[in-house]
Amino acid sequence: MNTVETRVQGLVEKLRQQDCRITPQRLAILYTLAASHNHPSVDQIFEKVKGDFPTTSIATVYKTISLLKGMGELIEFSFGDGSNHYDGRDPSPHPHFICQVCRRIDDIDIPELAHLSHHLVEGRDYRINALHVNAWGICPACQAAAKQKKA
Amino acid sequence: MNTVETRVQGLVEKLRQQDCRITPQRLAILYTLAASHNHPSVDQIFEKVKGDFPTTSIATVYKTISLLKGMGELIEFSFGDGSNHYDGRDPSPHPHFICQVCRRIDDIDIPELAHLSHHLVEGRDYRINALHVNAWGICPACQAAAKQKKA
DNA sequence: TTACATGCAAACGGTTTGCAGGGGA
DNA sequence: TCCCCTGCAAACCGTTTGCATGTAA
Repeated sequence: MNTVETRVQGLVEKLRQQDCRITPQRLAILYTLAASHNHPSVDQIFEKVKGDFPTTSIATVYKTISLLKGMGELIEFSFGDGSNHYDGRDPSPHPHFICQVCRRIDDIDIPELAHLSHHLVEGRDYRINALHVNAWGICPACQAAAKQKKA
Repeated sequence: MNTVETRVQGLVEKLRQQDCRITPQRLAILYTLAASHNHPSVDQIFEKVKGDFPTTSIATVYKTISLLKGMGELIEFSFGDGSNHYDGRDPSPHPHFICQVCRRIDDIDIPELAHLSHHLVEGRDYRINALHVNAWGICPACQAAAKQKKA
């Protein structure tokens, strides 16, 4: 069983525990979320799901996303491009990189961050539950494109 | 000359350099931005400005905010509460704390972060221009309120 | 069989835009 | 005077909601 399948099964399990029904539309949304590495918007999820279920309505996608968000099974981002983006593959907060040119959103690894988070919670009046880190810049592909254009 | 006045003068200077006119409405918006420590939304800025200029329209606030954003003189946040928030007092990226209970947004100090940012830009394919850090949790006031309620 | 999910369409709210009139420089 | 800015209102767009119908369990 691959990673996607495992994640979908886990989500199905949790939905069942909440007495939620597993409809074909919901299953398609779960698969899309579990397989997406590009932090899709609701509209992008909707377009993907429509491929399998052409009658799916965007309201259903919103409702399912909202349900999963309430269960803590996905994280929501607002990157200021007008729509929210979601990560249902890994719902724990982790650092992201946003390309200022092509707007792609990648996971990035910042090993020092775990250490930093640990330090942060100590000796503060604020209780810190989660640290959201977003790095803005230019991705390798857009850097290469810029270099080629210049030459 | 205090800090607010200094920041307003700086903004006026920069607007003049761009051949922008200094209208009373714009000046009121600049003062509100320079004096606000609570990362206001457009609507909150609008309400404040209306105190001095009751005829001001919210479209003017949006247009001025957009102008300043394009000049790099304020930073925009999306915290998922439906509206954007702005910091025109200090437009350089700095860590924020968002209270999950009362939604207040405070600047917080994370000394280790400067060190981290410096490390991040080295040895990566991604070019990182800015690091946005948002800590989510519960502010001192809401912690105290929760404790009192429990007792 | 029955309560929950779907899908349509209308409503909602923050933001943007077009345009006629007003006011800085 | 000239052109930019203002303010009104309509448009826009992502998201939410109400409700009749459909369907998983």
